[in-house]
Amino acid sequence: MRYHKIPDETVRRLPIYLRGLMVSADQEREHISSQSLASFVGIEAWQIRKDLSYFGDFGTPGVGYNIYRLARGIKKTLRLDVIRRAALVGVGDLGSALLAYPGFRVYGLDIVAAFDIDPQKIGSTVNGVAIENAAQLDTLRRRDISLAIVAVPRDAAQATVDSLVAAGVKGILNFAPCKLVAARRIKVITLDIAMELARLPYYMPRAEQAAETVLKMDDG
Amino acid sequence: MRYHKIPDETVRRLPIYLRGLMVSADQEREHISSQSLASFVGIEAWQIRKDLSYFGDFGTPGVGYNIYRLARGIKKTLRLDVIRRAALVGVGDLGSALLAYPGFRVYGLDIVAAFDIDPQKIGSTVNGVAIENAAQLDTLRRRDISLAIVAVPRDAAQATVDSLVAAGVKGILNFAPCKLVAARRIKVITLDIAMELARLPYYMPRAEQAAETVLKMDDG
DNA sequence: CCATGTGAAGGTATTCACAGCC
DNA sequence: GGCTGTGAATACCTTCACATGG
Repeated sequence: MRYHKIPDETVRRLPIYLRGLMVSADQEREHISSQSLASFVGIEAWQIRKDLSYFGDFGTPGVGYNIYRLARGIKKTLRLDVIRRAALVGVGDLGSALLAYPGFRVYGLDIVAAFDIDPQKIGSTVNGVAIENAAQLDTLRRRDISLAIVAVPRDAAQATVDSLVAAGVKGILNFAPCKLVAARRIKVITLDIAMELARLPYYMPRAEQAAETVLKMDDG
Repeated sequence: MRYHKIPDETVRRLPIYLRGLMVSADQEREHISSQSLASFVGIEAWQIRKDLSYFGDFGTPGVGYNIYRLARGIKKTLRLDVIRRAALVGVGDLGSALLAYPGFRVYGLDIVAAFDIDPQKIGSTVNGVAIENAAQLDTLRRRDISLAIVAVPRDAAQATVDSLVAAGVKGILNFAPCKLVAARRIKVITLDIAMELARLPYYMPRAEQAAETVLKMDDG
């Protein structure tokens, strides 16, 4: 399986395994079986083994996976083996929360710059990061920042992306609720929070009203 | 196709169409073709037609889709045709940002209650929503709130979910970076923001360092 | 004996191409 | 002529079962 392209769905699950391994690493044990990891992260054991088989022999039959070695392997595959510097554009409510969020560090991701257009915000510091004028986005290239988070209002999102791409950014995580266009070589992942909440009701059993209706029907 | 189960991937795309239709509705036109909607939301036209075919005949050949009627149809399918009341647990940086976020309204979702354990926060108001004591989560049932957003630290997430389920909540959007267990009938969607950012590097072309390495190899 | 890694089977989603309707 | 809705083909992903190796 070593020569096979890694399926997108596997790439989506790798960070989950990594997260699980990090937490497991705190325990004393040096190895972990696909079975243990499975119950910890909530994904079936055979799925984990299959996923890992796409890019390396990390396990030892009869023993399991060396936690440290596997974590390294996944990081390398995801290209998270170097510290990645990221920029944030848009320091509103969500942007500020992201600056304060400690979770990125786990993956070797570091928000080292923040931009906004509000003169009131420019110059101030949020969580140790100075807020710069969004007009200076073009400085990103020489600062070796190729990853960006877009947390600006929808109407400003496309222009922001254009500036980021011009500044040499190669990957963008977008929180604005709209489609963004960029050259094929640029990877854009859009994460619309409201949309995730919006698909919950579909999976929920019919609400109280429905139950009430059933009761009434029984009564009648 | 009307009798077929709607694929999960279709359910995931429906909110995108809905979002696109809402914005399109501002224009004068009454109808929209799968082609126009496709270029607007960034999904292929045949994919849209196929998705819509799973749950109704909304289009008119030669004309397109009536924007209003289609939006209604999608809302009904996603069970977003009634206003849904949601509760937020954990009013930290992210939680506060979510309270301020206007995007939920588009889908008929309304955060009407917020909870925290910090005495400093309890009693205060954020964006018009009073922050209550998290110990009072059990009041959700009689307040007709069956949707919840979990934005508490990882260590508190599972206990929060347990309380929510006990309080009659049927759907949970979780921002804590961990697996959560709940009865099968409860739908839990976990959204780990850092994880999304973490899979960006995989799709990015090799960084400057790599390019340099190649150059050196050429030199040697 | 235990746990991995993987062919093969089965299932689901994507993509195509076009018949049918306005 | 234009556009929808959908069977059929294709591609992709999941799931199983077991051969293989420590």
